[in-house]
Amino acid sequence: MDTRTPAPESSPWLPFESRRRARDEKREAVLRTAVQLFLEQGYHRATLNEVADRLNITKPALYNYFRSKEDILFECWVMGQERVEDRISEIESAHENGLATLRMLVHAYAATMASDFGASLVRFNVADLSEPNQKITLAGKRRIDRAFRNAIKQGIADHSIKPCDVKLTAFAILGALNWIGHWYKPGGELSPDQIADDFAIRLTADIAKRPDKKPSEKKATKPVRKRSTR
Amino acid sequence: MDTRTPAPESSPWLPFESRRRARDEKREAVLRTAVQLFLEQGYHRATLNEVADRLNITKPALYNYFRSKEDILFECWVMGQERVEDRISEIESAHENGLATLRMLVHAYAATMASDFGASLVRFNVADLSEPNQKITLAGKRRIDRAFRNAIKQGIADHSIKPCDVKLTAFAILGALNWIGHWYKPGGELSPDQIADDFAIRLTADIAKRPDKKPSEKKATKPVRKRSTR
DNA sequence: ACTTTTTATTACCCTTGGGTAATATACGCA
DNA sequence: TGCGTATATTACCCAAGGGTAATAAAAAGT
Repeated sequence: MDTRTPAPESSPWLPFESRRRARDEKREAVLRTAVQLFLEQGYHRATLNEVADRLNITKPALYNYFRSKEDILFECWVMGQERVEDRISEIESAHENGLATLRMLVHAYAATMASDFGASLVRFNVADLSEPNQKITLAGKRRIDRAFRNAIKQGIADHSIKPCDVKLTAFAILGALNWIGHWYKPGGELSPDQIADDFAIRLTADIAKRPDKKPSEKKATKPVRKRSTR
Repeated sequence: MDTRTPAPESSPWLPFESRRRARDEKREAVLRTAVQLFLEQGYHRATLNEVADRLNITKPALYNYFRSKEDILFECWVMGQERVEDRISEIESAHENGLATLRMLVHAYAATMASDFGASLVRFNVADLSEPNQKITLAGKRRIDRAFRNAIKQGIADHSIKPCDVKLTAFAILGALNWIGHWYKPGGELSPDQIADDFAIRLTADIAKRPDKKPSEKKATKPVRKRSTR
């Protein structure tokens, strides 16, 4: 006999929802721990036992949430990819001119690279993924690449960006950005947002039609925030 | 039973070929094969059995030249590092002004990144090396970094380069360069030397005191060769 | 309270692949 | 032609670690 008042909030599928949420939270906790360990030690040197240890559980418990170690790796990558793609969508739907769009992309991507899941986009080895997952990651990388190239192309078309080789320009910019995932360590002199601000100008200075002021020499003046990251 | 793939022409163990070669040549042949395999499949997925197979020998034979798999990985890294440092020494001893030095550094480093041993500098995971070898690689990376930063500093001092944040500028340039090691595949539209030519200008355009012409838009006109790589 | 479902644990399996011991073969040299 | 050395092979060891089966504990449902 159910003695609870059947208030709208306590409808039969609400407990189910909250339980699902708890499960998702645990899933994400696993990913957060795993991505850190993978970044610290590399995917292969990191063991599932150690992931489990850090979560105060045991290895087989992980298999309630993931099918395999590779699955965990892939999901880490997905987390980073989703963040980036969400921001890209936002930025593109703002319909600014090419240069402004490019700078927002640089800013967003730079900030993401300074996070664990963001770094996982470039620090992990595609060869460690299953064949189908490799395809997915490759498609994702292409979408990011295309976003940058489109912004550059559009900028050339709308005359906010000087004519340039789109492909190489995108490579150069993305390279500088991806590298952040390798050198950034929390607690340095610059916050992710400061780095993002700087790079948004720095990496577009040479192709901008009306050259902006370059980032100040010694971060003396705070660069203009184009947009908050979150 | 014999699943050996046909040996590459470069293998000193080619059947019926003279096996009497200098020890160092064989050592290097191992490294060339290993670095390729490591780049293709990743260090951990690549097995010493497969390295040996490609050389038409068996795994234990490798231990005549190297103490361990990790040793091979490290020596691959050393090969790339030596090339870069040799070029840096040459360039620095030319005593040009800061901007010219920086451009030569960019050119040399870009070209190296488009080679197997060069790519190994950025594609391999430091965590896969022994503690002492990690120290060595770290020191090497620092020397490269310092070379770039010194060139920038000098350029600011001799007024060939605009005042800028030296550290972030170096990070941005090195990032774009390191990324080459990830996207460059032989047989593309651009040769390593063409890429190097382009990047030497592209990555320094925004900080050069007297801005050069940027690389042409569509590689329609062949970029001016600043200097041959070898 | 009793049952069912979810989540965790203990104990184990088993493949993979780096590394080694014993041994054979080729080579350089008298 | 035989000896010493360098180099290679065959056969094997074994630790590491991903993954699973059996089962216990906890939570949810009734």
